[in-house]
Amino acid sequence: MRVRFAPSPTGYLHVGGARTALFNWLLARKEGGTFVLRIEDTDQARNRDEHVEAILHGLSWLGLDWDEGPLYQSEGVKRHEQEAFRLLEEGKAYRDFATPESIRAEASARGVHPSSVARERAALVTEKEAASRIAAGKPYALRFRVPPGETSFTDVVHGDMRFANEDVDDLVILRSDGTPVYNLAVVSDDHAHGISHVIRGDDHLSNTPKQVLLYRALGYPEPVFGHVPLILGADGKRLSKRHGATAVGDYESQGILPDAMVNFLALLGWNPGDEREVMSRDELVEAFTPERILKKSSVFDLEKLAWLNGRHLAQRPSSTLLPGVRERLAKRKEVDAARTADDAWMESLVDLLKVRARTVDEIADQAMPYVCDTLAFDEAAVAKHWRKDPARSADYMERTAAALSATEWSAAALEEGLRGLAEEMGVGAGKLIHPLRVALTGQSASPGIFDVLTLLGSARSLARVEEAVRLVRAM
RNA sequence: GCCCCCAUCGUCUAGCGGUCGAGGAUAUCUGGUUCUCAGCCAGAAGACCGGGGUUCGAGUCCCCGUGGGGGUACCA
Repeated sequence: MRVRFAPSPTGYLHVGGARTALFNWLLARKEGGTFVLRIEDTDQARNRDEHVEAILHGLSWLGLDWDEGPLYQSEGVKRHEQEAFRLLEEGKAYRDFATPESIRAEASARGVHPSSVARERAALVTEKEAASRIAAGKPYALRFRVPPGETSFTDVVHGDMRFANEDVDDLVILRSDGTPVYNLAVVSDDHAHGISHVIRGDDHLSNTPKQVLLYRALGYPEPVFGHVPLILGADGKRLSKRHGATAVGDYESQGILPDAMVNFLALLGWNPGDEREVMSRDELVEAFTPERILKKSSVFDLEKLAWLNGRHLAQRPSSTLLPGVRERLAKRKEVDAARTADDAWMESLVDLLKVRARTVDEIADQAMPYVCDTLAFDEAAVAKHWRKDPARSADYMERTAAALSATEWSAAALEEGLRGLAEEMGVGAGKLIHPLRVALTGQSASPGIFDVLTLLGSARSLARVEEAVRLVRAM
């Protein structure tokens, strides 16, 4: 089995393209096949090197490694051209000296099919006339002569497809400037590259009968086709820029994990047939089967991606998350670089934060109170836990600090110390903990307070409480 | 205009004629657990686009309609 992903480099790697690539990749890995990457670069106007780079980067980030390529469609133009002329010699194509505009104009004026106009005009040109026009340097295009009848093929996702050939126009296969046109080029390339399964977007479904006809005219065996549905935005329209991030790279920068993105994309229009949702790459490969690809297009749901990413984040060893967290923290000037340098300390910090974050960006946000020397206070937290009763809050914090400084600085001992104090004072432990949390983190929500204390260490913790008491006393 | 594809909770989906008074996940809302948050546990609300057939029986099959999408290039 040989499959391919053949994007045209018109921009960044779009999530829809990424999913098409993923389905091909999953199929190849599942069946022990070969995944070929081919860049459809024959549209000179839109083709840009940086776009190719972006696509390769996106695929690499997702971990969709290709076995062959990148191949380029432009490498095959000589072959495309030869095949177009072969079809001419065999009478399966004809010369068209007319301009597309004049054919369209006549067709609409007479109310007939453009193909019949093109054929009539071509029939008017004798071989001798053609030869003299060619000698005179007159340009002509080559059109494929669509035979009568109907064309059918089996689609892995849609089942049996059947098209009336009269609805298929005589398509140009070679432009008057001598360059080949897409429909011929793909057929030629897919055959040349030995592609056995063409899995691509639904937007190619209507092109497929043309291509099937070309395969047959050229005498090439047809591959198996499979057309996967498109991805839509929240309003049900085809996913585009105005729906937000559509480039895979956007999710990379937001701190979505490649494994989560792959998991999410795989579940868009496909499911394993049981109720699993959080799946590893290996599980996806093992479970993947193209027959279970849905026919229906689906909406790209950011919320579910975020949830899935949170699940992957929580499962992931903190050490592997560290580079991403550090990279993000390094961009923030308030961060004390010395603190982020300590591997073991950073790992235990990430251990505490990853379970309550949905993206790597969020981990970085939540890490701020620990990696910065000056604390940013959340006004709502201050209002709730300090300002309501400043005198009591300050008193509680002072007594808490005194009790804690008298114990061994470990989570268990600190907890015992604090709870002992609460009992002695006849108040719930929460009464002591809430003002303390604001003092240590500036926030009303954080990891467990005893973990926060041990992570910050006694010196920093006690200094923060001392500072908090000073602030609260001044209220 | 013409051709083609598609249609189950807001969203992702299970369902391949009877076990569906439609299941799971997410999101939302309750309650419980915990020092807060996240999580976890328990619960609530929430869908078969419409109309005709076929059949003893239809979310499941057929037809029409409606809606959405794609194609119809000397773009890919």
